[in-house]
Amino acid sequence: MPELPEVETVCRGLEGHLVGRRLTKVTQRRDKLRWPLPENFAARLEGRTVQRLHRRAKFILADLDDGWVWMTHLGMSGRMFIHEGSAPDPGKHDHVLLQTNSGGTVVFQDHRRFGMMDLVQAKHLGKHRLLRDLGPEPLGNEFNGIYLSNALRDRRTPIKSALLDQKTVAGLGNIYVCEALFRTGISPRRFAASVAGRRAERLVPAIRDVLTQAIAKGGSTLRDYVQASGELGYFQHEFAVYGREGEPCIECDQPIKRLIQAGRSTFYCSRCQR
DNA sequence: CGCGCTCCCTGGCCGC
DNA sequence: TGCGGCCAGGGAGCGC
Repeated sequence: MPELPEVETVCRGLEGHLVGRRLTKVTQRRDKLRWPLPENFAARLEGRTVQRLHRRAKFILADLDDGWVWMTHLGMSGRMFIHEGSAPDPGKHDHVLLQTNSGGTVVFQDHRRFGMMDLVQAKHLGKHRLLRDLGPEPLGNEFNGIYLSNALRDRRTPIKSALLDQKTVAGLGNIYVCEALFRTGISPRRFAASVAGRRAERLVPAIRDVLTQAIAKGGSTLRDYVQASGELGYFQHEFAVYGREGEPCIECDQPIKRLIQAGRSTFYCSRCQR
């Protein structure tokens, strides 16, 4: 599910079930997801109260009452389900179950296991290897035309790759990069350096808008092969280019094209995007 | 040193 | 119905 809008949606959905709640029983059903879980992971969470839930890039961060932060990344296929009442019989891909003192259970499910969880001391959060090099939040004040222009100026990679790079801006993924480039009429193949300046100035509001609109729709739900007990997103119905290879461009009717950049599909209109 | 490629993993889908 | 090949929202790590 997860680019910034989806992670933000998950975070908001979990808030009411976790913030102010104590984790009474934590079940860890695997040693590792993408990486090994920390030593005594479940035991270290048990008994803790979640004080705040927030998001940085595509990471979900839960501040605990002992000065530690529980970090989660959903990878490609990670989901969080809320299960009311007693803990469910875990399915094959339900890796972590967290029961709270309200009686509900949060289930982390991830069939591809590219997700991760870790524990880090709050005072060292910014030094965590996965957080320390992240660029600014795209919805924050630090992300503006001047910043983006400078960040792109010396880069010889295509703009598509530069925007997927979490050091440039944190939280964009394949869908929203494709959509933001379409909205600004910028070709995904254009060198990042040539986007510095006026194109970068246009890109910033386009990125903010597409993310804000997606969050308002609850994110995008793709390949919903399991029955979701949680809420679904609806932004996928508003994609202009993502996943629309061969279908007509909404602006000019030309078929949408797909190309591979840095190993990932890019969808774009070769007439509207230059 | 900055870049693209490969790989981690499971499963859906398409064509034969 | 089965099988191989391709594809998937991320991103670390490694060569070039």
